[in-house]
Formats: sequence, C-alpha cells, structure tokens
Amino acid sequence: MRNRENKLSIGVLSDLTHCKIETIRYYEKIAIFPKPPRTEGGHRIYSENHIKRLVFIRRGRDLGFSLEEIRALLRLVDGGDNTCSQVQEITLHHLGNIRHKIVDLKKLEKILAKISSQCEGEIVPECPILDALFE
Amino acid sequence: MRNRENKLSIGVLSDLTHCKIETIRYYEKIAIFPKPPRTEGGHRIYSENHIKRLVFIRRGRDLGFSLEEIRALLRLVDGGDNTCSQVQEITLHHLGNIRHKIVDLKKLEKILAKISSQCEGEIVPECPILDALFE
DNA sequence: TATAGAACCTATAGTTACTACAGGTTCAAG
DNA sequence: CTTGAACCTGTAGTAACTATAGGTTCTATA
Repeated sequence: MRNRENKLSIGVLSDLTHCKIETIRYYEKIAIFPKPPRTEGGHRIYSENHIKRLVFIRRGRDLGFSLEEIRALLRLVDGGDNTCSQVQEITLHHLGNIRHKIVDLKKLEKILAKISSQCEGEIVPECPILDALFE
Repeated sequence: MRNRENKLSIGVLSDLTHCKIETIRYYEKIAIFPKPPRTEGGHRIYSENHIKRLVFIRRGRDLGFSLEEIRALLRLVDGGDNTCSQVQEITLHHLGNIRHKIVDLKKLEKILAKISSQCEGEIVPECPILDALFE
C-alpha cells in the first residue's frame, strides 16, 4: 500500500514523518492522535491531515513541549477561535522553563568544572571530587 | 527512637539528609544503599556511615549524576584504590553531557523567543507559533 | 500497665514519553 | 498460491522516584 488515492499505511506515515511506528500507535492510545479508519483486515489507513497533525506533534516535541502542552495547543487549533495570545502564553511559559533549566545547568557546569580542575590524577585517597560529594 | 547510641530510625535519617523515606527505601531496593540491621519488629536501624553514604548519593543527584554514575563512583570509593583520574573521567563525561544540554536548550530558547515575538495577540487564524509548528 | 496514635512496614501502581519484545495475522508481489 | 514483509495487540521495560492501601510496631502519656 504505497500511495493509492492518498492512503498511507502506518509504515509510510512513519517514514514520511520520521516518527516510529510504535510511537504513532502510542500517540493514538493516549488519544493525542486520532484513530484512523482500518482495512478489512484491521490495518490502519492514514491520509493527508494525519501527516500534518503528526508533524505538529513531533515538531512540538522537538521544541521541548510536553505532550500535555501539545494537547493544549491542539485544542486551541481544533477550537478554531484560538487567540494568538493563548498560544503565546503556553509558549512563553515553556520558554520560562527552558531559561530556568539553562541557568541551573550553568551553575552545575561551573561547580563541576571547578572541582574537577582541582584533580591531579594521582593515586591518592584524597580526591577533591569525592570530597565535594561527601561535603 | 531518637538517638540512643547513635542509632537512627528511617524518619530521623530522612530529616537529617532531606531525603524522603520512600526514596531511602527505594535506594535500598535497587541496592545502591546498604540494607541496615532491623529491630525485632522489623524497623530499620541506621548509623553514622549511613548518613555519609546517603549524603553522597543525594549530593551526586543534585549535581545531576545519574544513579548509575553514582554507583560507579561508589565502587571506586569502596574499592579504596580509586584513582582520582578515574573519578575525574566520570565527572568530565558528565560535564560534557551538561554542556551539550546547555547548547541544545540555548538553540531552543532562540527559536521559541523568535517565533513568539512575531505574535501580536490578536484573534486571527494565522498564528506564527502554530504556523511554525505545522512547518 | 494499658492504650492511642505516630511512625513504621510491604507491595503495588502511577508518573513521562516512549521503546522493545512476543506471538499472531494480513497484505502484496512473484 | 505461496512467501515473507509489514502489520496487529498486549505487555513489560526504561529513570528515578512518588503515592497509595492496608497492616504492624513503637513510644509517650494517662
């Protein structure tokens, strides 16, 4: 089933979106992705808007949105009357999280770089890193 | 059982180390933290070196080490013949991960800040954020 | 010493976002 | 019509805990 009348198998959808088959089925199970029609034998049949929606989800994930955030975004999309500012709110919140994480990681980096630089690599019982961990 | 002969209950150990009781039991289950002796009734009894070891684990976690990395560190500590450079190796590897994460998050921040700044907050079907997600 | 209730015990399930099986069925090409 | 690739469902595993249920033990006070 390659592309007859724009109908796609799960494998083709997977290839097109770079989203693993198991992940697609997982998204369907948690109802963030709609159940598609099936063949008589029970195989899933997808079409154009399935591609769009899956790309949306994957792109959101790549940008670090949680599935719940994406779900909220999709509700706005589906509702039709989405205010750009509602979308922006979710995005800015997420941006806040990211900036917070960056700050934390930079602090960590500094500490680790510092205690690691005190290390001389010799076979001694006193290792500054272990000492730091033991406080 | 407050502190008779330096013996601590799990609750006291928890308070001293700011590590939740459930987490202590979890660490014991995955064998990163030693099984302590028990009272006749089955309650755990801890002593001094339990505190040290738990502080070590928590401090390591605070610095973003995985439990497996901490396990490796503890093996070196326990082995006694730990080379400082072995410890440093684990630490530098971890530092590499952190720096990588920082780079990724900064990229993300830039993208999100950019698409979000194009937002004007009006009730329009064209939202730049959603457009970006749909690609 | 009796007893109330705080603190403890075990075992299991839930969290996030998937991934990896096992064991069976359907589809499409030759 | 047969073969084997692709599909199906259901379950368990990943990291590092957290939460709950339902039961037992410990200790402080009356």
